[in-house]
Amino acid sequence: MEAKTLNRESWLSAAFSALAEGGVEQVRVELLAKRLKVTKGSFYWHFRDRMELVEAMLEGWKTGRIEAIKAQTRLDGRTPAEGLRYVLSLYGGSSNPRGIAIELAMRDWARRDPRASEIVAEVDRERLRCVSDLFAGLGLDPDDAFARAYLFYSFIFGEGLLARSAAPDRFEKARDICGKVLVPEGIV
Amino acid sequence: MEAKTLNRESWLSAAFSALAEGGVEQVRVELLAKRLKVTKGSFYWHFRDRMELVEAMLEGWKTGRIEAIKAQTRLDGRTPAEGLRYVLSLYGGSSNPRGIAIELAMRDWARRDPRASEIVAEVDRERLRCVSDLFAGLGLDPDDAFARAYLFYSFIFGEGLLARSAAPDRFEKARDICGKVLVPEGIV
DNA sequence: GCGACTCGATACGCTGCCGTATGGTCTCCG
DNA sequence: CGGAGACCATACGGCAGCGTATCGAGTCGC
Repeated sequence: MEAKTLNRESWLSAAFSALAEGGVEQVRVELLAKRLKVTKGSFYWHFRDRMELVEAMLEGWKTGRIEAIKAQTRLDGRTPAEGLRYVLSLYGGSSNPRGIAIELAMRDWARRDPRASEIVAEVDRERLRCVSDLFAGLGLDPDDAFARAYLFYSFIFGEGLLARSAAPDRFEKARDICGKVLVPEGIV
Repeated sequence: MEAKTLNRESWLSAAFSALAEGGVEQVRVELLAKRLKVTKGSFYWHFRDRMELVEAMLEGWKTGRIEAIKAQTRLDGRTPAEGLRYVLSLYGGSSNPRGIAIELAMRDWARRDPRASEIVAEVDRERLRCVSDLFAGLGLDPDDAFARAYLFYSFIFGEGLLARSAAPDRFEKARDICGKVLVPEGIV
């Protein structure tokens, strides 16, 4: 399992872990090197400089996310409502904490870096388009569908920002109720 | 207007600006000093070290936020629905970008710092309690009211995370529709 | 007008990080 | 076996940030 020699992917993986745990500021080559138990001599073999790693992260994240969202919203026999609930479950609660952490770190990064902002915008366009289509499949007109998608994703990301320790015991039930509000049973 | 001598508040204000623009990582004493056009000799007169500044930021933010949310949800003649729409307007769109930036930076900070996490949790408890009460005033039972408050704040914070440049022209209308979904006209 | 106090400047050492230069150790291939 | 190339270690210079120490310039009470 442990390859004896590192490659770009090893560094990228470590970089995303660092990103998830501490934000962009924490993806530093010497820290990653320590994490990978090598020296930065290795890093500068695989990458020209830190900037190149960061660019690779952005590109990799973009393509990966767009690919993922397309797969997740492709309803193979599911109804649109089931599809929406499925997507919601992917991010909801404590499933996939690493994914959520990366998502949030990415967005915090985008708030101050135009390059990251552009990448996140591209991903968001795709996201909103895909779940807009699902809501449209529920019978909503385009504007309402888009608004629902907007609400949907705002909730998903915002949920990761609300302090879970504020009232841990009540959150599960709240999430269930939110699910019903977000993807309604009976639509006008 | 310009006091000739700085005090703790001057440094705190600069620190919050730096926090809003670049996250906790950017509140560094030498950068703040440059911003305030003094040297760090001044800083270490007013604060023991960087940690003390950071602690003061957390405490100040907590009390300020709790005070604000109480004032904002105190409906003086307003109906609960109007109160909710008012709170929503305070964070919605492009009003008060600095406040939103601080809010988001604070939460990103909380994701990796237990101290900040605790502060944010306290504020969130108060927030959820206050707007839960407003929703309860709409006729919802406690669980539904809490869930609505949870959705309400998740949306508010999450909105700041969604890339506005993803589809700038459609967002205003979407926000309006979201408002109607979040604080419904007719409640069961 | 003279200490005491407030506030800030200057200068220093230390650490962590980036990037470079150079050398060493494998492996593969002929 | 021997050379080439892939991969990593070591060592260095440079910069930015933290914290300390020391000194200077105002200000206030008496």
